[in-house]
Amino acid sequence: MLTQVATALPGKPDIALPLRGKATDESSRLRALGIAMSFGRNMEIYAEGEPAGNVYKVISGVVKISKLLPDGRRQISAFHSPGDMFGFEVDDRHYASAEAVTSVKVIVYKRQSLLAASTRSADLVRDLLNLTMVGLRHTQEHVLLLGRKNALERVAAFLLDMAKRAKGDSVVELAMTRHDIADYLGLTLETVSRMLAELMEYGAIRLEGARRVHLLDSERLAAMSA
Amino acid sequence: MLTQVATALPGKPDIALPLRGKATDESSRLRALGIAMSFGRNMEIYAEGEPAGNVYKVISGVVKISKLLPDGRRQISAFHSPGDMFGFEVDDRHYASAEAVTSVKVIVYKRQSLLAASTRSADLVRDLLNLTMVGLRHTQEHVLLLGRKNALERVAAFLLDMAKRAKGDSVVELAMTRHDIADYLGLTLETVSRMLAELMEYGAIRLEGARRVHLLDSERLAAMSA
DNA sequence: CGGGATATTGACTCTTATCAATGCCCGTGG
DNA sequence: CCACGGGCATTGATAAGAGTCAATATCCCG
Repeated sequence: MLTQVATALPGKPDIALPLRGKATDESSRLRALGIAMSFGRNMEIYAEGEPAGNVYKVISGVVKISKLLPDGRRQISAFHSPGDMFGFEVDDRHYASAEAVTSVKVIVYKRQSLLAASTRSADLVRDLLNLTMVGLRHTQEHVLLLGRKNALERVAAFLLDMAKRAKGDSVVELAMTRHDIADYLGLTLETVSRMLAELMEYGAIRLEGARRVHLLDSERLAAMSA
Repeated sequence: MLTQVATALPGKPDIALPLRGKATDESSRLRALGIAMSFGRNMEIYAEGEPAGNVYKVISGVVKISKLLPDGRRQISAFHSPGDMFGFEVDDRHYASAEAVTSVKVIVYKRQSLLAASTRSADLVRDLLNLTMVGLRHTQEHVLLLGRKNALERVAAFLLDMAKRAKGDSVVELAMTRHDIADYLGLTLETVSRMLAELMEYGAIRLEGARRVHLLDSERLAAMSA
């Protein structure tokens, strides 16, 4: 269904690149239906509560969607990889913020263009519906993880999920910090670190530097993840 | 948007009532576009993994959507009140199970009818999209609660949410047991009970029997919920 | 190659879970 | 109408899991 959206709304081929950061976000060039944009590591793509004028599709890199409590506690609800779309909202405000985990390329669509196009193309609406339902299912899976799984299970499930995105490759490059992982899994970074150590002791994984994880025994990992 | 769905797909007026429980679920009468059905307290409306042939709209009562881990841990992802729809899935299997918390009346739609109708009516697809996005937002709010809020905050937030559904009435009737609340909030029933006791001590609520809660100080409750 | 950010590890604390006993409410049947 | 019984809820004592605080260690990134 991502294909459909991309087909219905082909991004203009990478003109105006490289654009960096938020300032260019409101560029008049965005009047075009879809336009390529880049964001550096840790750059904000949009902020919580901001008018939701744009919808994004990841071309390369990883994006995190997060929400803050007043006292600074943070929950990351999703990491988005190439092919994923994000930023599409029920109303006209962004419910959460989006930041680049690595340097990121996206295609930006005008929300209005999407909405307008959707009155003409039933297929497009169906694509958006499908997209949203896939997001809903992923989020529900996350609810189960956060509500009922212990720290070890969460980390094991996270690694398997990351491996699945990497087309099942058993060597996973983690784009994000332990802190981000913790905020995604509802843990602290220390606990994430300890659980990784524990998974190593079990022989389920091997770390090669902090960011590269070999899944030695996916079977076992899967058994541990629930 | 629920109105739209109801308009596009008017349930046949309560024929074949009262029907009880799962056995009648597959009744040939369901060939009609929308049909009324009733379920008794604790009855299963559909099970996890079951073919997702139907979509439901709550007319009266409360429905819980839950998922089990292999060892029996349970997470309730949502409680549905009158007006809510549930059971619409990305693929053709139910991702979670649905059970009647109280006795429940629903209108049942054939998934195929919806899908077929949606190829004809762009409005209908848009309604389903909106519906799904509202569900997604609620679930994301829940992710924040489960990932980052403590027990007291969770219970306070839960009570406020229940009050909001009851059109903001400050007296809330809890349809569900402490156990269900706990499985929704990612806690144990004992902790839910203790947090309610604590909220009473703070003068934020008053319990009148276990199931009726007076919100004495919604301000305070809101401040506590984050 | 050096230094700041990131990660690991350890000691201890605190929140929530667990296990257990008791109490309460509500519906049912006498 | 009252008494009984069973689910449901409360409360207490203790344990366990994850958080917090703090001290290194390691890894990249320039």
